[in-house]
Amino acid sequence: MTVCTRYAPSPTGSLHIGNVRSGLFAYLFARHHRGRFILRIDDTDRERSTQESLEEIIASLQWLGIEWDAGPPDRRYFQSSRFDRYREAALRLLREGKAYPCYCTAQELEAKRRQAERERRKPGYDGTCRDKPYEAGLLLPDRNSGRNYTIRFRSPREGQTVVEDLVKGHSVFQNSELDDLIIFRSDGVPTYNFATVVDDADFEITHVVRGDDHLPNTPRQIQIFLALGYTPPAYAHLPMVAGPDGKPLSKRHGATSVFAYRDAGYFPEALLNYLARMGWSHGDQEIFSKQELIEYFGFEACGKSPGIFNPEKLLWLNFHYLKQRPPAQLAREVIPFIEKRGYKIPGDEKWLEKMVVTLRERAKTLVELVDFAHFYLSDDIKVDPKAAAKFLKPDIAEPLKALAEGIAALSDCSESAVQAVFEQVLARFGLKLGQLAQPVRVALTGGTVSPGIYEVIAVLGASRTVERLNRAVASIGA
RNA sequence: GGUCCCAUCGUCUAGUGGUUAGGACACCGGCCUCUCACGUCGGUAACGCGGGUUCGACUCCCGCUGGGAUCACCA
Repeated sequence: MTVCTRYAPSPTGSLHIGNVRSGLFAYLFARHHRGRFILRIDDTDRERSTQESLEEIIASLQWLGIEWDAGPPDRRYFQSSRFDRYREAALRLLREGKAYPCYCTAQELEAKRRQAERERRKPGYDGTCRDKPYEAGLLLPDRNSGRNYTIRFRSPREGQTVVEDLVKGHSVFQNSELDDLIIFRSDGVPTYNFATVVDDADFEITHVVRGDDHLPNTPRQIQIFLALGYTPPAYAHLPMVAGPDGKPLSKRHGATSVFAYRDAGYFPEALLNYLARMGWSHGDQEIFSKQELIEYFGFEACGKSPGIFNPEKLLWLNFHYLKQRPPAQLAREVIPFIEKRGYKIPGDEKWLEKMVVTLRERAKTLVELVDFAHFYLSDDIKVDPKAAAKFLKPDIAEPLKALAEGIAALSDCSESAVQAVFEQVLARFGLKLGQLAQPVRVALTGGTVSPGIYEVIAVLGASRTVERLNRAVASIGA
């Protein structure tokens, strides 16, 4: 049997990095086994599902390079288009006495739940309607037609359900702990636990890979599989990812959606690598290409304990990918980030490449790179007053002037040519490199931190350099 | 509260009865150096507790403690 896994997000919000990790693992497992990976949209909750978040999910997965063999835009992979199948399955359960109508109202159930809690009993459904006699020809609920009841699954009360989990191992659940859950709501919409089972069966999912928050649902789902006459799939429940404070990841932790990282200048390779490495490992290796991930991935190497999201390590990984990026590619990728800041790029692609090369060991994200690039991209340089006070003093005016003249006379403003001019000026004034480089740096960049001074000048070009040098000399004179 | 899951440096982890408990991020220090970085060398830092099993437990078993998840007409 060929392996088939699925990722089944519900389009009710952004695609969360903790959530997408489950999708990634399902994807890697399928690819590793040369199986199929399905993207299914769990949109039975029509109130909360939005087109916008569907689009975000799809774009996020595409950006990450997690491609699906079946799924959107094919409507068959939307739960909202499969209601006939759910009705059919539910009706069958009803006919076979494996499900029953429940006439308890939401208010009554809520009251019972509170009562049970007060008496410290378990809050599950008490089975009030479970033993009502079967009504032949009973229809599924439909509020519009006045059929205001729900359908509950008649869960076995004896015995136990064993979950053999590929990650967590063996877990035993007493069936007496499982209450009769609603599989069809009174508005005629199937509930998650039911729709999921019908889908997983129909699509022949062999391995259900998901967050371990679903583990308590699993015995219930297994019972539904059995009632429907299907063989349950294998399960792999991944531990969850928490924020740095150990609490579940949420907006409180700042950026958590895939889009947020994309927009913050992270690379998909870095995010993928990071996500894979948390909760899974392959010896001491830290850097993995997507191909390596696919080649090495397996549930036996997945940890069982929850992980804490570490933004610093992600940043480090991103830095790694940034450093080793081919300059032409990096130049291309940084353009949208430059434009977003409203800069007009003062050069061609080759120029951008040169610029980016001087910056890539100093920035960890594309956004940071653009931050650093301000003095390259704009001539509106604000000189830091403290830096000016320290380095732009009267006795440096003459050397700066001489340097400006030397550079102005250059036919080719290359790093080595610039270096030669520096050496002449240094010799003439009896200065050490540091004594000249820092003032020049302040004059050209406005601050005391920048790439190597020859590189900066080579990228800036002679005219912009001379202009800034002269401006600095003028400011000293004033 | 019931049920289920989990437990090695601050964090991600390697480890599968005998190791100076290894790597990575972060942090600290040296070197490199025109600044900042990069790079490089080195350092601080962990087996939650208590019982067993065993010649020997980080490793196996039990208990405790501590975390987490879940108990909806949400997914």
